[in-house]
Amino acid sequence: MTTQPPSAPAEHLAVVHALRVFSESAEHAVDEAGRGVGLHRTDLRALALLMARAEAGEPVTASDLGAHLHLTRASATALVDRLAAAGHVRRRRDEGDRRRVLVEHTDTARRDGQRAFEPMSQRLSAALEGFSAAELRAAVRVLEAATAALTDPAPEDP
Amino acid sequence: MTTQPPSAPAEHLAVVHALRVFSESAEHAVDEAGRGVGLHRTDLRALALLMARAEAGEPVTASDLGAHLHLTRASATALVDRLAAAGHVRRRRDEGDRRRVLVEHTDTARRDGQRAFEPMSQRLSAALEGFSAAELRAAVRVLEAATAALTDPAPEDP
DNA sequence: GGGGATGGTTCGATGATCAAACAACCATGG
DNA sequence: CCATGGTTGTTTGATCATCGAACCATCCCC
Repeated sequence: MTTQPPSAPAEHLAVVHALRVFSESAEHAVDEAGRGVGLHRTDLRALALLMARAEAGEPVTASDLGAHLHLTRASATALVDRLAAAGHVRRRRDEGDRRRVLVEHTDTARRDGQRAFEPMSQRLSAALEGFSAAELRAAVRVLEAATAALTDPAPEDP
Repeated sequence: MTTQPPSAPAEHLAVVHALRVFSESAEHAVDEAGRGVGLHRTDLRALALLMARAEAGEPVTASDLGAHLHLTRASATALVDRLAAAGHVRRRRDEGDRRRVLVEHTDTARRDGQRAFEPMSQRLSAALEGFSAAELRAAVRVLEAATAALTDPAPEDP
């Protein structure tokens, strides 16, 4: 078969496989959920970030959005454009720094976002019913480790 | 339907959150990996499916591919077109049913696919080093449950 | 103040996807 | 043996998200 590194136990492979399969199904589920409210993956992720940040009281700028979604600033502008055109978002100039554009979601965004995400969250939550707290904690820790392993191994050092 | 308590336990929310964060980072990581060999997410997923099916001895038709990737047949044609143009894939007409087009991957596809996926798998595998077998098993079971919860929720028969 | 840096926008191009029309092909019934 | 209907794949025309580069506007610092 393939030349494997010294340590890649079958259990690791099982986890990696499960992660990949889940990732694909999640991607599709988000697409599907977005279709229901006429939004794409990118738009939904943008709304999710906006609402999360608003929850925390943190404002979000256009390129802030772009950075989180791995888009160029031009694409971020386009994204904000179409979210604004759809009435999901409002632009507001930062008073302190008038170059910056703060993006804030409207309440229709909150409604559509929840309508898209809630069924998913509920079905997920229901699927977790049978697991013990220890198992869930283990899953979270594994997921966090996996996420860390995937996220940018080459961060820009300031 | 199980009668759900109105609010899911905090541990469920933690898992759901971890799943969503992982999903996003995975999406980005695949994009990034594909960029290295000039392939998109869709292309990579197509190659993965082709190789998996070939491993199992199962042939893959064009619309078979499209169905699995949730594309229209037109998009499937375009996908095969560009994979063929890149030398990753070959078309072959089915002898028995000459309407069908069988798609088979070349060895450059196998090479590029592995080159794209292997670093990810290795980093993931490395990140799993510290976990016990029980934890990994729990993670797999949770992931499988989550995947099942997301994949087609409406298998309704007419 | 000037000169750079930073945040956004515009413009043109690329490319993935879709919907609809079309062509080739199989299966079945007269 | 031909007619009809259903399946598979391709073409065509349009839409739309993303990108790179050039371009403003504004801030910050010397």
